[in-house]
Amino acid sequence: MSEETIAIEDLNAEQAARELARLAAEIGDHDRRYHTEDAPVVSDAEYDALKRRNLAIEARFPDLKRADSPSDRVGGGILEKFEKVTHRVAMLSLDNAFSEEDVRDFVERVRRFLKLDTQAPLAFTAEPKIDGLSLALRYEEGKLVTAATRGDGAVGENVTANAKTISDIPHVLSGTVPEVIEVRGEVYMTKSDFAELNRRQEAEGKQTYVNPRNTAAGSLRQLDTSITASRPLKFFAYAWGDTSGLPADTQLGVVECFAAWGFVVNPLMKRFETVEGLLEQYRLIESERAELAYDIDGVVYKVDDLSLQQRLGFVSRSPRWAIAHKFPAEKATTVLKDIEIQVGRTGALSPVARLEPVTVGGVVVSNATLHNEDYIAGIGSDGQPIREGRDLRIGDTVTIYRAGDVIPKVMDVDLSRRPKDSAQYVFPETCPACGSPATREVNEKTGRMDSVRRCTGSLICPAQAVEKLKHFVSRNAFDIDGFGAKQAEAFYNAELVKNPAEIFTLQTRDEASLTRLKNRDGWGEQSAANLFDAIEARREIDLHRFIYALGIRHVGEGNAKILARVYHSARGFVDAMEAAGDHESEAWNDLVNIDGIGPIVAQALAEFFAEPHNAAIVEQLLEEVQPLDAEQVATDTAFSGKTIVFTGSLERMSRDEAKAMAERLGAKTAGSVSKKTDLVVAGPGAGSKLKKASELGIEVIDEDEWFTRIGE
DNA sequence: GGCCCTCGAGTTCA
DNA sequence: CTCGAGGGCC
Repeated sequence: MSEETIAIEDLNAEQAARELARLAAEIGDHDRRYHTEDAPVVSDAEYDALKRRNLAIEARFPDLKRADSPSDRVGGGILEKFEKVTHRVAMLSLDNAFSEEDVRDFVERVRRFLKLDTQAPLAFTAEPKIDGLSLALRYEEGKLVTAATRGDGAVGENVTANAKTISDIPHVLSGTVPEVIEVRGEVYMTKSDFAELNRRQEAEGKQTYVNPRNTAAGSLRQLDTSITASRPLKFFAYAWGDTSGLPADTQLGVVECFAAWGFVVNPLMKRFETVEGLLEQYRLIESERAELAYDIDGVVYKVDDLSLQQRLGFVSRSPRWAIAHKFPAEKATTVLKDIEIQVGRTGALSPVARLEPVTVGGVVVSNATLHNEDYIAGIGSDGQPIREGRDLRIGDTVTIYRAGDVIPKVMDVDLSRRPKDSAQYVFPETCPACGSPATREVNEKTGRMDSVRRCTGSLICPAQAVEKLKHFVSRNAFDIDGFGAKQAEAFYNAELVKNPAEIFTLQTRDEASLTRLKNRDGWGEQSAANLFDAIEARREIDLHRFIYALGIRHVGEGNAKILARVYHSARGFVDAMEAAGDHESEAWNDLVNIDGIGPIVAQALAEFFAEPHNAAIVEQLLEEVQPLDAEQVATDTAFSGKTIVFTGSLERMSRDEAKAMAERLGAKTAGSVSKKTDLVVAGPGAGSKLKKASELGIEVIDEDEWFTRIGE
């Protein structure tokens, strides 16, 4: 295309029109080869360059845009980002079974819950668990309106345009369908399509992909729909979410309807009346696993009768009526090259195994956690030997597996291949970063030694300082744009930011520091200005984020929110914590009486603020940032300043809601009844607290009375 | 004292 | 994601 590649600004209208026509034909040709013949003749980069040039010319000569412009073509849209979609029915995960015994237990649990005796009939479905990514397809009046990824189960991403490029996904359902139905299933890539894709990548000298699952996930999350369209994705339908009415009353029946509507359903899904039937199907699927066209990682069993499913309901995040029987985790053998000690934000010394890289479950693993020193020595957390006392040594040949198919773990050691000169690993008793003694605390409650060894140099340890800084800027804390973990470490090492307060004085620092900042690799005036803007934007911050960001031991997001709610303002919180250093004080008493805060957490807070260095940094921070007071609470209600205890099971609200409600009305909530308690709201099943309340002569009301009093 | 649940902390790879 | 610890409750 040598002579045609005239700079766009030099094109005249006639040349532009000619080139647009040429581009339309050429891009259309590539699309055809790519999508239908699966045999592209240009690289993705060249193809993208053509599309960009087409877009640029259209931008300069909008009137010349052709009716068949490639930029309008379906499968050619490029999105900025995916929109969020809130699932109307949460996409839950499944409980796992790892042995036949687990499966028998599961069936027993279901029977017990339904109060069925062992003879009563109870049917389950069994189907392979596809190793892909789940997708929810919402159809209204038979038309596909939204496709959403699972996300965190509650909120996913809208990938409708991409889902529409998958041929297994009907745009319109055939036959009689409910007005609204959300069909759920798994997007996957077959093993042979994956291999073919990699062959193509290799032929073009491009990077190859690691495994079909990740590739399928990556393909579905492309902002450029034409890329998704070019990938050979497939879909199995096997479940549902929100619906105006189901077409059948059994699991299998509904899935059969899916097939009738035009979905592809897995042929290995079957119905069984007995546990033995399920287990036989498991063994059958396992024996055929290698020959299947797609990757699977287990077999899913579900109660077939939907009315029983409904009765069974859910436990925390998974349905009580289904379980995933996982295949044994893939194992691999490799050499433990070294043991490195990392120092965490709280000073925890955690050993990490450096491994000879090895492929496990489709990914190359070169690091694995070793938990703590007892794990290396072969002692379990209960004091019992694991690996029958075989310890791990540098140079050992070890087996590793990926727990839950994600986190690699070192499982066992092959003693027959242990080098003769190997020595028992000696866990350091001083911090590798600062040299301070590293000790194991004794748990006062149980008298047992803590499983983690901690560096005691919290104030001088550079490793802890860096980790604290990373925590401070992390996503749920200050979340400063362009100041992530990597920058935190770099800025610390460059001595530009040594503690959180210094982030906010960066811009007003002396000339020399600013020059050093701007002269850093890849930095300049503009990047520095962007960073300063991002920092400015965070000078106002929610109080709970502020508390969480301090990185106090035992104070995570949950406890930070509790504290923010109780103390309202940063000043109030800090003053109370400093006063709580005295265990005789009212401040301490109030603190340990907060529902959710016990003596350990209270002690950690008091200790943090008793340390002058910490207190000083908090004060410096408060000069730089303005934590926003937590939700204003009323001071003029009947409950202002009162301490309320909720006990027993509450039926019209969750305990958290109840507490939030009381606190909005100006009350304090506590976990236990004392003579400071003003009111006890007791639901059914209240025990000792109710008794104590009557002993102390404290007023007790039930939930209904509570709602009456607050006027709802 | 023991059981159950939630929260915190640490970790891997694409 | 998983493990262990802390907290609440019986």
